[in-house]
Amino acid sequence: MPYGDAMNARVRSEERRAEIVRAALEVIAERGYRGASLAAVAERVGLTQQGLLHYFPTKEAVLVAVLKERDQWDAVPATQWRVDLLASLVEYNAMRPGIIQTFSALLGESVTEGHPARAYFTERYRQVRESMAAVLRTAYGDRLPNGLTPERTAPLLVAVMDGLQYQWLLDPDSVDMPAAFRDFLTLLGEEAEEL
Amino acid sequence: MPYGDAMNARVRSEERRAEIVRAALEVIAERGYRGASLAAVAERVGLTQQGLLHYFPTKEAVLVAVLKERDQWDAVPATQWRVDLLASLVEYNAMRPGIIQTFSALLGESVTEGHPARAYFTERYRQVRESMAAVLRTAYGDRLPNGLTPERTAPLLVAVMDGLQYQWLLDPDSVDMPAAFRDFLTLLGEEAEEL
DNA sequence: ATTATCTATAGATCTATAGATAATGC
DNA sequence: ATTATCTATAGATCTATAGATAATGC
Repeated sequence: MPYGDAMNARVRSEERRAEIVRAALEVIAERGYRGASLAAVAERVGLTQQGLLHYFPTKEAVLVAVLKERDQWDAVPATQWRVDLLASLVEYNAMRPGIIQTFSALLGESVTEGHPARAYFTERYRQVRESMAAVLRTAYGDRLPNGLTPERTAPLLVAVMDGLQYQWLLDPDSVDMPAAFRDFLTLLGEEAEEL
Repeated sequence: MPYGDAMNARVRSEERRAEIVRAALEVIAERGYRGASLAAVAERVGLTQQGLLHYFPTKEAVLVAVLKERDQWDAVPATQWRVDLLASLVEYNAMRPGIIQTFSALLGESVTEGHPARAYFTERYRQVRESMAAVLRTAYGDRLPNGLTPERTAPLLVAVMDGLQYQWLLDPDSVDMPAAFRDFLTLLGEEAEEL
């Protein structure tokens, strides 16, 4: 009995769900969540809109799965982060415009009223600020070279990452996102080298 | 003949258009552009959806008017900006969550494909980066205290403003946007005072 | 005459439900 | 039996056009 036959229904169903989430990521990048239709997502995985609803009961359930997937990526424990890895993260992001576009579009929408991702992002940013403060504390102690505390610097760090993403998505040729982010890290207190 | 009678049709029509633009600002803040229906905007000014279309031929025309209005506010000539005024601007913004929400939602949507505000934001950010570089040059000369050039600092400055807005809109109690922005200005090279 | 506004309506969508049919797995 | 998928369809919207009616301004 070949391996393929041994693959049971549960596994196949989960693969289908994963395909749908991947397709949703793409469609959201192109049209946002409100603009993304289930039919467009379904088409990408070769299903009808009603067929897709067999795997997720509502449109919002698809979004929840998308956000859950996002949390998987951040699975690197906050305690293992180091400041020098942040530059690599931004560099990595610069190679994945699609995914960055998805979450930049979602973040923008999420500030509107009753948006189903609003609570997610609110909570997420709270956690990210906290993690970043911890990372900065590990690197610099209770004060950065410029005198700011890690807690006060963290929101700036997060803001720069997000803000640069928008500028870069809109005009990748004009904005060197990784270089700009390294400049910011320099501002935080690293030695300036060949500026 | 009282003044009211002297108000001619052109003026009244322009006032109506301004009302519509104001209502559109609100509805976009609540639902984004794609989520904003002409009917919802019309209702706010006491018109039917079809009545509104007498003043603007299409939904996109309303958006264009909204973006044009935004340009009016920035009417302060770039050459008159100074670094210390930026902190006041952010403080002022913190008192107008509605308008900030409108444009944060629009910026987020604008990175999606074929969004009618995309070109506007691309061009706007290019100009804003340029203005900010000029402002920084006026304040610091060709190098900031930390060694960066104004041109390399400008995208960071803009990113911090935008990024802080998202964090603040999502969780105003956790993010003191004006204070955080002042912290950033401190990083840029001002003397640290009672940190 | 022109302007403002309305009713009616076409034509597209969109989400979600109901229920049928085919395929898969104990 | 359960799972996967489809067709049919209800019920809401949404934008935009057509054309009527009332009010305003030379």
